[in-house]
This record gives sequence, C-alpha cells and structure tokens, in this order.
Amino acid sequence: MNDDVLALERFLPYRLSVLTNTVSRALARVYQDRFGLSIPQWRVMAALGRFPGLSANEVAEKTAMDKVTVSRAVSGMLDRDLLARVVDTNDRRRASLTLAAAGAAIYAEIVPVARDYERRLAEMLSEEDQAALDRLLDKLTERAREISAG
Amino acid sequence: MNDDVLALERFLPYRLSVLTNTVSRALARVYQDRFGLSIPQWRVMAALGRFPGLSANEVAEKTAMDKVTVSRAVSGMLDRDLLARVVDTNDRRRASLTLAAAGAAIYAEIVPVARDYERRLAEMLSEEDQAALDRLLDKLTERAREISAG
DNA sequence: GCAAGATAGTTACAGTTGAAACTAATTGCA
DNA sequence: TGCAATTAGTTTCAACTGTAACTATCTTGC
Repeated sequence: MNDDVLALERFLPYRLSVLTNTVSRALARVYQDRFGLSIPQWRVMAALGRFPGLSANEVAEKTAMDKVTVSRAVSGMLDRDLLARVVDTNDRRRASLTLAAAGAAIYAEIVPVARDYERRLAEMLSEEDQAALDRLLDKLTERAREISAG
Repeated sequence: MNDDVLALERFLPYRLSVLTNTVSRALARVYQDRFGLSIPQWRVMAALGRFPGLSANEVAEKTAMDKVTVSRAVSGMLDRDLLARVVDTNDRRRASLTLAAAGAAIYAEIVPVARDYERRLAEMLSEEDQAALDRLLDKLTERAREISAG
C-alpha cells in the first residue's frame, strides 16, 4: 500500500469498530426484544448479578460506562422493579443495588442466551485461536488505555 | 465460573466493546481537535482518499455506515469545501464525490497520524501475534455477519 | 410511452448520548 | 467548630443517532 493512502478496510480501529457494532447490534436486539433491556441496562444487570450490592458508581467502574448512563439505566430498572436500592446508613450519598426478584428472573434467562451468542461467535475458532484471541484482546485493551492515559 | 453467573469482564462482546470504545474515543479526540472532523467525516475522507469519485451510497457501503450518517457527514464537508460534488450526467440522482484541495491537505496530514496510532496500539505484539489478530478479526467479523443475517 | 416499482439522497422525528452544572452528603483541615 | 474541597448521584442541554417518510430520478414491463 502506498504510504500516502490508507486502506480503511485494513485499518485496525475501523475493523474493531465494524466488528463491535455488528455484535452489539445483534445482542441489543435480543436484549430489547426478549427482555426489554437496553445495553446499559443489561450491563448493570450483569454487574449486579456477579457482584450484588454495588453502588451505582461501582457499577460504572466495573462496566466501563459513564455514571450518567448508569444512573439512567438504574432509574429505568427501578421503575420496573428489576432492582432494589438501599441507601447506605453510614454514607447517605451511596446506595447499594441488588437484583430484585423480577430482575433475578430475567438474569437467569438472559445469561444462557448471552453465553450462547458468545459460543456461536467463537465456535469456528480452534482452542489455540480462542486462547490467542483472549490474550490479544487483553493486551490491546491495556495498551489502548495506556495511550489514552498519556 | 458458576454456570448461573456471567463474568462480564470475560464476556467477548463486552470486551470488544470496551476496547473499541477506548480506541474510538482516542481517535475521535485527535480528528476533532486537530482537524475538526467527526468520525463519520474522517471515514468519508478515508474512503474518498482511497477511492476518489465514489457516490455517497458507495461511500456508505465501503465504510459500513448508514446512508443518513454519510449524507450528513458529506453535507458538513461540502460546507467547508473539503469535498467536491459532481452530479452524474447519465444518472442525475447520483453524484460523484472527491476530496477538494482543502480536504486533500487534511487527508495528507491525517493519514500519518492514523497510521501512527495504529502502530503504537499494535507495537508490543509480535509479528505472529499481529498476523493472528488480523486473521481472527476477519473470521469473527464474517461470523458476526452470518449470525446477524440468519 | 407510461404507470409501478426501484434507487440516490435528504429531511423529520423521536430516542440516546455525554459534558457540564447542579444537589446533597461527607471529609479534611485549620 | 466551620468552611473548603471531594464524592455520589441527578438533571439539563446540545449534539448525534437511526428509522421512516419524503423528493427526485431512473428502470421495468406491458
């Protein structure tokens, strides 16, 4: 390739973006159609399914989402009684979040669906390829963070 | 990992999303601050730098963007005289797009910056790792498209 | 040669987004 | 104690997004 011309279709950031958008859209459709959840809401649910009792800010850290996005996702889920919120008595700014019964029920249904999508996505990769992918994603993510940090 | 609990931080779609968002945000900052371009505008520019004379619809295909997004990006770039548009005399619905002088000047500056970011992102990967990444991205993208299609 | 459908591109609209400003509560420190 | 700085979380606002509807042009089949 000529040095003065860039092949967008081989450019790593572009390729990552196309892959991620394809995957995210497919999953968003499932979450929305079958469970009425947005992607941010699904992420909040996943964080609380794994780590019950997190505060909204801790959810934001775990999920790499903006605190505004988390606030709105939590608010919508509270309206639907998918979550329970308990204000911390020691620090009344904080509130501990857990999955309520309805939220836990959706979580139990959605986890196998998410796993199944992941499995189908990766199933044509060999064991070695899957291990390599794992390692490469970790390395690239760490590096991207370093670059952004300065 | 318990079958009933999903580790979000190991979930492939989530990891792709975090990596892509980190990369896209870093690049968007550069494009915006140094060249006044949005990501869609940069993509339009990249497509036309590589393939001068594409129509807006062809740009949308090459860049995997929505035609509305392309229309708006093109419109903003025409306002700044970064692009030239020539209506096709054989089919007056179509219009051929090329980089105008100002657009070509920005393109010449931005391509090395984009390349440098990509190089820094991948520089701690061995040759073999880079080749593996290339292959894995292509496979996953193809597979994601298959799943979405059917 | 002309109505019915297809295609390029734009506009309108309703929903989503994040930065910045805000409220309320807590902490640090003089 | 008391006041400035910090932190949790929400609200506001302006920008961006994609779907659907639209205009204008072209193609097809009769």
